[in-house]
Amino acid sequence: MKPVTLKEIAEQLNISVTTVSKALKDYPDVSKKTRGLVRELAKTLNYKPNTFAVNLRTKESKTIGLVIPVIVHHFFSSVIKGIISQAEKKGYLVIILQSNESYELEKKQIDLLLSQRVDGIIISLANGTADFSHLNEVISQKKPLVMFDKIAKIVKCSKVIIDDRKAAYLATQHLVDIGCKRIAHFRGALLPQNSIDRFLGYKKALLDNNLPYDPSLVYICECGDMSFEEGKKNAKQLLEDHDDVDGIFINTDLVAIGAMTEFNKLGVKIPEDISIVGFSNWFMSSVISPTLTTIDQPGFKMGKTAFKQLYKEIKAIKNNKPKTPKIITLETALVKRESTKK
Amino acid sequence: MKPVTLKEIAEQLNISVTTVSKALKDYPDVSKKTRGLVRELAKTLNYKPNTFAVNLRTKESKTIGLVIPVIVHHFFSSVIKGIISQAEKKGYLVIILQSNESYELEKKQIDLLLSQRVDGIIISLANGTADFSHLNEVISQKKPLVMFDKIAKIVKCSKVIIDDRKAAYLATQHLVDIGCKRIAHFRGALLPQNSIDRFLGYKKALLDNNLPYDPSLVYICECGDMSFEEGKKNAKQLLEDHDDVDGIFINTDLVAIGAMTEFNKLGVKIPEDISIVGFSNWFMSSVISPTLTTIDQPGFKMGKTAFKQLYKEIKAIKNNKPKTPKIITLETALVKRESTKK
DNA sequence: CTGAAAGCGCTTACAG
DNA sequence: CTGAAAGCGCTTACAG
Repeated sequence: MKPVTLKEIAEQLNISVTTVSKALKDYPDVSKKTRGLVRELAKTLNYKPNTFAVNLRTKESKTIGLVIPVIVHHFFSSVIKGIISQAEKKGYLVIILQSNESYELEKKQIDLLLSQRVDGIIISLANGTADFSHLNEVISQKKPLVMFDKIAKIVKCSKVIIDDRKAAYLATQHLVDIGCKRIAHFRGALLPQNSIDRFLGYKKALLDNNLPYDPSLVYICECGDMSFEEGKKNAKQLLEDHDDVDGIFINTDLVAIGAMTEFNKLGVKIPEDISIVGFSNWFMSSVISPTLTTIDQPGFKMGKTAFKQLYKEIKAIKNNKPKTPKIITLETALVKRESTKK
Repeated sequence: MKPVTLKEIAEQLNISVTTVSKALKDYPDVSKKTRGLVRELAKTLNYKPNTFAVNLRTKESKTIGLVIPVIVHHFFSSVIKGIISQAEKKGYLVIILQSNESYELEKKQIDLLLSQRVDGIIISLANGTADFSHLNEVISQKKPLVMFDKIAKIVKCSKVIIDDRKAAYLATQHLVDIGCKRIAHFRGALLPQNSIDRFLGYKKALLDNNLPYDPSLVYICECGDMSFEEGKKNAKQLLEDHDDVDGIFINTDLVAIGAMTEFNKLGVKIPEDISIVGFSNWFMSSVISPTLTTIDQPGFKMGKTAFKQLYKEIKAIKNNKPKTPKIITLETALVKRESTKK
């Protein structure tokens, strides 16, 4: 059973393809009667325009691409949901690709999306990404590009972020406020801007409170698929290296939960011995025990906002209006829970 | 900067579009020299075939659609990852849509995918879906359709599932084995096959062990976005209704975790007072305390398997070979943890 | 109000 | 080995 085409409708009604097309698209220059007939027949035949042909003509695909480091991840899946829900409202479809924190893969995915001729791309960078030519390629093709969460300052495109530095400062300040004197930090990978910013916020909070900054208290996690294990490993290492740490600010909730699990196993009491603050407010953090103090990062809203911005730029380009990159910063909040209750 | 076309390459080399097309596609009837020239120029111009045009000609989109009830969900996001990873290997892109457990939305999403002319569709049904005309529409268009997890027995298409009945039986038997005498069940919504099967497995295990089946011990959860809250609510209700329950088999981990949270709050000890078995083995279940005994459901593998089956059918249709619906049942396992330690 | 015609960028059967 | 031509199914500027 072949799909119905405009031609078939035209033949059955003995009118031209042109008129059928116009009737279905509510052009004003079609008689009411004709329009009625066309629409009725289209309905009974269950006509659906061939998107390939439409796209070829209009040079629009009504499809956008999304590249993210990992999918099985509370924050990122929330973002996906936000993007899809907003895209749906505007009649856009979303193709999702995973970079797996690899620069090579990310580059390949961008390439794929470009050759697929999506109308725009939303991306959160892989940890390994230090070269941005693939992104500049997108921009030079005049395709809207929006980054979120893991961004590159240097790339000239719109960004949806949080103030990582401020949030990390807040988290660390909270540890100081409850009396911690030796505060460690489990940071993210070296390249991503957000893990740099969180580290800087941590450091500044220490200095502002006249606490010495000690590099040996900073541990690194790649925060990929192995987050939980990295948290455990770092926690163990920390105990071997230091016996006076009383607080830790951790880059991601999942790593924090790994650390808590290890501390639990080793008999370190939270928050009595060590207080912990995570980052992202994964759902899990509210149900483990002790519940985890963390920074709430609005994933769903971030997704929605990213799509809205992308949509604006798609429209702007279509109307030949200039588009200037916009940096949108969403609010975060410290969620106090048991892991820092003193 | 407009994208490069075959025509431009042809003009620059003073040959025909036909030859360029053939050269790029490794047709044997092009001279080595010409092929070399074409490939080189295509590379320097960064030529990328216009997929719209290619699709229009070949009637293939190399794109598949995926409809799932919810995205922010450990099991489903694992499935997504499985599908995407496998699709990538075969050069397919995945468009993801969410049904939000609503039949109306699901129908609309299927419609969208059909008019997008995807090469095939993978779906896990919404709880509300009792009418299957939208799915039969897919089948009657000779589009491959693969269901997973939440399936409808009545629809004639391939399915990737687990043996829910057996798994539920195993879970309940485990509760019996550790000495539970009054075992409640928090089941899923009424329509989905998997929640029916899990219920039947629970019931059969009771009867096989000479324990009476008491309908007042069965509570319902819709298992949508509110799973956690439903778990809490049901747990509370259960305590009000009964004072002799010593075990619960719960349809989904997230609901189980809600129940555990409520029991915790109300001073009911797990597993001393009530033992609990969940379903799905969400990551979370291994880190909460007590850790949750559950049924491991292989999401990633399910996704991979579903795509593989879909791909086979896409190929079969392309080659005009008959395709017979296949039911693939994946293995599950009981993961014993603290919530049933006696 | 209606329609003939051009064209989007490709693929492929066919002729030479 | 090369290329002219038809055609995939639409949209739209233009003529009447």
